[in-house]
Amino acid sequence: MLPYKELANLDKIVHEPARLSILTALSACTLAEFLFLQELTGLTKGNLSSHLSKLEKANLIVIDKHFVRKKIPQTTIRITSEGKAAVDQHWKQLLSIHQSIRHHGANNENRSAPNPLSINQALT
Amino acid sequence: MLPYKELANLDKIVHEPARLSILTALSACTLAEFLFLQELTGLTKGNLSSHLSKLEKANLIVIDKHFVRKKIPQTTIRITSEGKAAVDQHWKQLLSIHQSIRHHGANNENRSAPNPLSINQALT
DNA sequence: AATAACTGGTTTGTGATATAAACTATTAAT
DNA sequence: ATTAATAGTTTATATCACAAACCAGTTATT
Repeated sequence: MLPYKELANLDKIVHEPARLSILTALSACTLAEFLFLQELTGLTKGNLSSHLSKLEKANLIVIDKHFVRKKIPQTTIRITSEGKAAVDQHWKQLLSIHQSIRHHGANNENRSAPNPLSINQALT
Repeated sequence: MLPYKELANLDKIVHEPARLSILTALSACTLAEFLFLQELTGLTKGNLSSHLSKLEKANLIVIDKHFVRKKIPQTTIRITSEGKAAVDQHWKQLLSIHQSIRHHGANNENRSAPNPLSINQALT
């Protein structure tokens, strides 16, 4: 696909900043606690909670709510293999798009611009 | 800033896929026509129009509406220096965050996980 | 000349989204 | 007994992205 179209069509479930942060953090550890994740990302609890729900619904993470010593509630989160694949692929895609545009751009930077229309031609 | 927090706080005006596409495309040319930009990004007219308005309001682009041979309406768009700086910086930021996480992650991948809490410690 | 169809966009409606404030349920401290 | 803290969830709101509908001018068609 053309890089600009690919850019415009990025998966928003993954691309959204809070969720990209969550998924990227989770992809670096086997398990994370809710509060740890909150500290890491700097999100508010409410915000984190709703993003986690969204990610769970998309099968990108698994949420486990349990009690420590049958007393203290604790929510732990794992990334699924699907989630890991999605976030890895997303970063790859971003880098690859950036590369492809950098090359493309370099070819056009020194091109003169006799009129607006010709510039458009140059970049297609 | 910590990379995960930085990730969660990315500037959404720039980060949003359609606008990242538009800004990135504009940063590679001196001037672009509305229809050209539409073809490049694959956005619908309405969608492109409203994203452009938003970018203009944020001073990231300048929109010029005029007529060709006093007849055909034509909208041309330029990125401002502020816009160019913003999109360049955004890409830099993405790459730098990715780098910093890649390094960080590599240090933890082979670490064993005796219990959930210790994992959290490992990654802070 | 009248009308239909096309161009080049803008405005409007709506369903989804991100966010923090308010809330809940349990435990710990005084 | 009351107050405060913990660990989150639910709710309310303001914003957003998106495409369908619209509009004004221009070019074909009859």
